[in-house]
Amino acid sequence: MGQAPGRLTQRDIARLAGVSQTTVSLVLNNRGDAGARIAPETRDRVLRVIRDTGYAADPLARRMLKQLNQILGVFTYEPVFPSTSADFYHPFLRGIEESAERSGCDLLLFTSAPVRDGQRRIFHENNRLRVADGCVLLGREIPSAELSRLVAEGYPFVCVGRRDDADGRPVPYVGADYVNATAQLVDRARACGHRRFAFVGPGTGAESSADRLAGFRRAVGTEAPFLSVGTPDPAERLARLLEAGVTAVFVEVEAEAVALAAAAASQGLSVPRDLSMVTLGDPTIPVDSSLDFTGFHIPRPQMGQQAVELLVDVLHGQTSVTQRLLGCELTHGETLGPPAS
Amino acid sequence: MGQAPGRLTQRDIARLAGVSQTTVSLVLNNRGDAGARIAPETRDRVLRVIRDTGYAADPLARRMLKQLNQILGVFTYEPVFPSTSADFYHPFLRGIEESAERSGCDLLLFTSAPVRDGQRRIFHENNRLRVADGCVLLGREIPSAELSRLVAEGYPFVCVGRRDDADGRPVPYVGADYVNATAQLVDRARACGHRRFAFVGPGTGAESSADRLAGFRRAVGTEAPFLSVGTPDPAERLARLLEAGVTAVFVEVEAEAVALAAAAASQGLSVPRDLSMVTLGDPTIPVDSSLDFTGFHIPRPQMGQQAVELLVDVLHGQTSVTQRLLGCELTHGETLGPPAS
DNA sequence: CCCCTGAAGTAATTCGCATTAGCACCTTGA
DNA sequence: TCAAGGTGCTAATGCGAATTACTTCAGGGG
Repeated sequence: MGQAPGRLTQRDIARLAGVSQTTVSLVLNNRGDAGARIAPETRDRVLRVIRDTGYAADPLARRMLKQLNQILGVFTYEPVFPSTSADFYHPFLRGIEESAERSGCDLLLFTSAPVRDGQRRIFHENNRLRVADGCVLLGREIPSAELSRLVAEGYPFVCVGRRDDADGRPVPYVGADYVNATAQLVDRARACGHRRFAFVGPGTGAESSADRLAGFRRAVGTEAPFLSVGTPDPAERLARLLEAGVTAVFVEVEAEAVALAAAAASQGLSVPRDLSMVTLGDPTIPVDSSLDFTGFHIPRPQMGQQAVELLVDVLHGQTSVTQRLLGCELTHGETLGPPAS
Repeated sequence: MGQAPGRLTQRDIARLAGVSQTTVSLVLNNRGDAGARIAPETRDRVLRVIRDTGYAADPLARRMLKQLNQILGVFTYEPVFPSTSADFYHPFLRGIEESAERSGCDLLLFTSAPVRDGQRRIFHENNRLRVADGCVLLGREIPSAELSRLVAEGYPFVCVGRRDDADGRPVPYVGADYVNATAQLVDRARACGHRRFAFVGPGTGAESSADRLAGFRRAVGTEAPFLSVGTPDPAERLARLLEAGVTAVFVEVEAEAVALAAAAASQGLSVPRDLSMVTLGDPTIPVDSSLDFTGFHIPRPQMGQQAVELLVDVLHGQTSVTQRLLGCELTHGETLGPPAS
């Protein structure tokens, strides 16, 4: 199936034109210069038959010889189209699609990877990774065991988002520079007059979380309060912050920033007058808040785009640099201002 | 030179397992029954190597021999991820992805199709349709020339959305029954007491437009006013409707319904008291309106889902019925009420 | 002892195309 | 007259996997 019964081949054309298959191929590829030449007369006869029959070369057969299939895999740890994951994946995918289009590649979504515990796994019984020439990996957190195996197998891939080394070997990625972005925001807060800062968020686990905390630590020193999400109650969290004399709080997840701001408001405190707040990246979960948070912008489409570019380069053996960090643009919101005192 | 780094072949597997390439192929395809059998011991050894190396057959080579690859193509006439086309494509794709996951297929997005005049083309120099086992086609309007060619070539495909025959041969599709949905809405309006109806929209071009008008005509008879989009000014359109004594207007595109309602409001007319309005399908362009329109709901995810199911059936030769129409659920909005008089 | 059968596996071929090597037929020039 | 060189074309090969048509070996029956 798939194959039309009467599909034409170069042999058919050759027979019709009274030449060999080789000649047809040569005519088609205009290889007059390279060694073999074709008499104009013959060439015209062949072209004529080709035109009359509407023959077109089978792209598969062509590709077979070139050894690259122009298929790039895209692996996501969840289905991409449901609206629950849409806000997270789509900006990346937009860049990926655009870049694939530019380099003439098709994208293979690994929907065949079975979902287990709400997550897909790259490596499973009968994994089909190698169907693609290489693969772009997408996900907030990627199990390091899977990365190790990919690296060990020498499979060409690029992660979207910075990744720690796997077994001491570098993992190819295109990431965003959360360390610097966060540090810059701290500097800006300091320039505003703030002296006591706090970080709210996991700060560990995914590289993206660790990097934010690292940037924060680098800029403020190590003694600043660090509150993990362990304290789920925004009111209590707020109380602890104020108790510690914090005037500027850096929140990893926008949803938590919103909750904290709400808690502040309910106590008659105003942002940023009584407490400055900074979020560390665009929301991945849609959040409606009237507040325009100060923070930074993650260049998601660019990350996707460059991930594909990097992968293509790797596939062509055209690069040795396999890690790229993109800068984040700071956003001037309304939640950072001079401290009250 | 172009060799994908580390791409394994059956020869590699064979060498590692100490067998011939034939044996590897036989093991992979479970052809123990057909003539050649493999000792369990050998089979395990081969499977072991395959699992250890993560080998997967080259889809192109397999397709050359007319085999299936568990790869379903998805062709869209525009990129799918930009937010401009998101609202239109995503609901379909959600169903497609889900269904593909269930049947263990991967999805190949044909991003390699070059965009020309803001639209992709299926058939172009080097089209790679045949990389996939079959293909789901997505788009409001699909050039009939492309459909004809697909049918003529015997390529397995399924359209999302009803399509007219191509050169007298049926085009496989999973569509929505706009004819009935529209007709039912007319009936409901009649039950409310309305007697003079109008249809606003192109009513021609894409099958989806034609079907809506057809349903409208069937239910009201042929003499009802039909206003094409030729008159772009909502106020003028409104005037003509009222002049014709129309009390219930059926609008194909929600955005135009909104404009019309706004025009009515600005003249002090209220919907539905002075004019009832019905929209014919969920908005494809995001529209913000406080009105909850009466109309119907297009089962987009189900369409995508069933399109994949149908395609899989076709690929396995398990069906002869290649056209399905799904019903649309009517929505009880607030824009249809009894006429004023 | 030889033929037959079944089991287990392999060599050879195929798909459609690009490429390489080489063949047969001219001209030349000496 | 013959090697040298050019011209115009074709046979053969390979890409990776599936399939067909063998081969090889062991055991059993006559």
